[in-house]
Amino acid sequence: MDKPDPSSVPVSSNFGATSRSLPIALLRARERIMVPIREMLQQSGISEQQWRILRVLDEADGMEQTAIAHAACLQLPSLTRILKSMEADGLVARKTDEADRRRTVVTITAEGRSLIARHRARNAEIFATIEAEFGREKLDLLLDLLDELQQTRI
Amino acid sequence: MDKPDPSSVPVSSNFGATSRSLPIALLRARERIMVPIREMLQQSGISEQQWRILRVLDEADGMEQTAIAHAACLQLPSLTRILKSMEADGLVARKTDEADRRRTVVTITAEGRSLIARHRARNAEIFATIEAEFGREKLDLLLDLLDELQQTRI
DNA sequence: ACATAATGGTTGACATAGCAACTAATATTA
DNA sequence: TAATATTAGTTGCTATGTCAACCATTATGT
Repeated sequence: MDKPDPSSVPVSSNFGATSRSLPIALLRARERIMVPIREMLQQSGISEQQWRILRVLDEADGMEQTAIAHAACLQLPSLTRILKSMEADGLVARKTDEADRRRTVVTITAEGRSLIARHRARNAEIFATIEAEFGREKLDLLLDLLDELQQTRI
Repeated sequence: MDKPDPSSVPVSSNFGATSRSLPIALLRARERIMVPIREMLQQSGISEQQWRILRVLDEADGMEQTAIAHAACLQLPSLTRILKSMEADGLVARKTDEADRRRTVVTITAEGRSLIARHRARNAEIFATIEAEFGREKLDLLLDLLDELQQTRI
């Protein structure tokens, strides 16, 4: 449980070379992490995308959509539609910037913040578990490597 | 760009806490990697999901759909529909297992293998670039960590 | 000023994601 | 052996991903 001993790896999950494929490895790791998070979010009936948007806005409210899309890793067309339903659900509010009427400023509502607050404890618990099982140093190392990879010029 | 109350906003620069969020970090890193791959695949008009399926089948032909879904990190309902169009395009073939008529055995066609072959050089080039820019040791370390994370009991 | 380009965002079309309900075939159990 | 459960896959529904075309607004070049 401490070392990635190859002999301890179940033979049934032998994926050959694809297991060393970076895109697939990133995908598999993410799917693994998202299981408990999706379970958590299902109680509020919001998607993981909506959760990302709320967290981004909670950190820096009053953002333009392009900035949100970048921060939450969403395509602008997707964001347009997601925000539309989130606005209808009263989680966010949108208003056009009067100085530059192309821009739209999105703010999180009290209800949006309340939703985040309701899940904060469980969210922290999930990641505390990951940290405990996986190890804090390795987690930090992984985050560093991911951040670096994302900034790599390809 | 000025905020009315800077103290209410954690950071003016983007992504404070979300930059250390594992799901988002995994997503961002993956999106970064996929840019040149999507560009490559667009020349054949196939999706990254179809590419994953072809690569999995190329490694171990004659798989059942559940196994493919697991290996290619796809939902079974998605796989059903994707395979349907791939079969129509002549990239794969499906036949029901006569021993257990619930099962379907999927094989890659010559055309499917040819498509992989056409992209193998460029694919290798992309990952050689990543390896060169990011570093071989770090890449190996990252893959090890991702593999380990994916096997972590959460 | 005028035409043109660039920017921010929206919409359309189609493929995939994700959940639930469903069918058909096989296994299990009373 | 009949009833039930399990497994493999399919289908329906809705949301999101992705690309392209588009609109409105602002910036830029001549």
